[in-house]
Amino acid sequence: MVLKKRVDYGFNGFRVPVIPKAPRSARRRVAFNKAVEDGQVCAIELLASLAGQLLQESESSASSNASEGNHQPAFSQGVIEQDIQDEVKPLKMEEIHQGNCAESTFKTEVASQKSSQKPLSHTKTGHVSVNNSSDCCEKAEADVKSEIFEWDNKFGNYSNRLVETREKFRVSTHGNIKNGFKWEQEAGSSCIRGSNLADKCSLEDHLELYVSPALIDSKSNIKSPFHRKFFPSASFSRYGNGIKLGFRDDDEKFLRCKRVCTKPKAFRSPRRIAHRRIRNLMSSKYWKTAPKLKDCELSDLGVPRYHKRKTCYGFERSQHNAIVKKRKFVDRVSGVTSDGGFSSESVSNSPQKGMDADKPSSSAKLHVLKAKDSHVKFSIKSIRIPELYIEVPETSTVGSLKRTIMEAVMAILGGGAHVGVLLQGKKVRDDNRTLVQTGISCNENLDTLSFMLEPTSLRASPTICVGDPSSQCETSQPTWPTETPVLDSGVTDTLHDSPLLTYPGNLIESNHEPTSSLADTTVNKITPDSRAIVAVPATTETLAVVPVSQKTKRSEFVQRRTRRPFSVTEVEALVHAVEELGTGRWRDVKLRAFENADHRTYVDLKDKWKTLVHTATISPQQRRGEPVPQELLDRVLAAHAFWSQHQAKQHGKHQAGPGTLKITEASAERPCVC
DNA sequence: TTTAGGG
DNA sequence: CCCTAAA
Repeated sequence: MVLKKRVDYGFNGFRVPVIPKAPRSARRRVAFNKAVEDGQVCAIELLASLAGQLLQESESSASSNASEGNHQPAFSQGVIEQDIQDEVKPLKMEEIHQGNCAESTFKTEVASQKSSQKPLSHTKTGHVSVNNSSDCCEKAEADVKSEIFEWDNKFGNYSNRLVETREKFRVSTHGNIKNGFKWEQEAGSSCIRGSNLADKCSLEDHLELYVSPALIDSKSNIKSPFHRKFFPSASFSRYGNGIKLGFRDDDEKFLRCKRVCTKPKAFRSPRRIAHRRIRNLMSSKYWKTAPKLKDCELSDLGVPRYHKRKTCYGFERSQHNAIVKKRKFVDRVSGVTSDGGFSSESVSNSPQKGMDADKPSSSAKLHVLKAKDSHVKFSIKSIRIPELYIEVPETSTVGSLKRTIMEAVMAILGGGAHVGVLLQGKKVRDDNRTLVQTGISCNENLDTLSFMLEPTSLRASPTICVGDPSSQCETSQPTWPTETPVLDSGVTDTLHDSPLLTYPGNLIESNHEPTSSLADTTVNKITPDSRAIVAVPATTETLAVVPVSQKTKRSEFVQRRTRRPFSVTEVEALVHAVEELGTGRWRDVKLRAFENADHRTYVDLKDKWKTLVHTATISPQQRRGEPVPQELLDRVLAAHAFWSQHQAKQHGKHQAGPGTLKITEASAERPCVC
């Protein structure tokens, strides 16, 4: 799926997943188990680190070989650097779980180039679908498709030759799949072998990495540098076809380090950030419990979507820390922009049937790092594809839906999209202004800075219609709803041309900011194949084509707040507060009854009261939404009548207000305070 | 910033 | 819910 990108390098595959054995001591074991459960002990992390190390070695080896006039596949340093820093290369997988089926797509593509004459170079992507792997199932078979990219000696380049293989795997569960299962390849030299929770107690007191033999240079001592640099307490030894990475029991500290995200010396890999990302894509938990996706869902694109730092492992924070840690010169990190951009999820003028993927929204989440050197560094965490319309038959498979979305996304990215810049909710239109002039370099503004994708063409065909495989509707270009022309007579300030449409499609432009070389490692490249793209949670709503008037043009991308209807409980609280405070003191009402409801402003309360009064006035048949108890509506009417004739604004009777009212006013209109 | 009202 | 004049 998936933003597949063929890489020019590869490796022979790490074997996943592997989990270190639980420590011996009970206390440590508890901590360990928890870490495992939380997905915080991730073999992938180790793998990635290892990969990073191997890469480094291959780099140096390649360069040294090159200097010897050897015609090596020349992993030019640049290539490797770039690719690795692209963060998504080394490992990735996705899974989808549906009923009794588990599907996994994995991709291993970590470069390693150790052997002299026959450089290894293939990327392996696989698709595993495990059927019938319900809890009670003992065994299941999995088909694996591999795409292998190989080095082509003829052309002196990676041929990108696609080799598809089908391999049989057997998945053995240990009674209950919750306890884990084991992958074993029936045939083939490149095994996938691993174990998970179920095995952790039976594992040796080490972590085993099965690495392709090609990764081990018979002459080169991989063990030593790797050992010292990354895994102080680890030891390497040959193990069958691979190498075995062992950890001593005292590595508990390593586990703990990872948990709190302190700086584990053992993991000060230069590829740290990339590895973090890898883990995001491929947590051990993810692997472990393929059929048991519960904490992490899949978003539309099949990318794991992590819930708010709950069980799903505070990856974001970790990564964040990693970034900050890596860059000592960074003296300030501004906050992450909230959901910038626009996502008018509440607007739904033309309901579409059974839509799954919508919530059209485009925004960028980013970190903006302000560095001493007057450079503004942007680390865009994700950028969403705005307003993607997809329509598929009910009978289409999830897989086809995913492919459809993928196609749409790729069409957008490939077909030319621009990056829009939003500052404080408003488009920054003038491309010629500097960041300073625009205020983007201003710390206060960074919080409100966001990016979004914008369509190149304003032409809009409403949906992507995808039929079943046989009858394909023409895959129309994904489109955005009609957007207000940017070119119309300029009510806008300092609008000379249509700078929004200045940049040609390449989204890399979004990182066009001047940066130091260091920043390059920070910035997520927003390339068409970037895995940073995050699908937006699906809702049942669809954004209709909303014409935007010229007058509102300037704020057309200001996100409307999500509609959050008042619950009966809230209404009750509101009524009660108004009964006591009156109708002219909404701030007080807010403070009294909605102090902790950040999403309810005093204006909201005022508005709600207004609608409540209206609701109470009309007949029950005309009312909509969640019905408000008549009793409450009666109180609304009573309070409204009382306070409107009582002039609530008169100060000086805050506390006495209700009481006074209770006794002195006409009892018929007295709001019921009980 | 809050209030008050129209949209 | 949004927008804004007015206080």
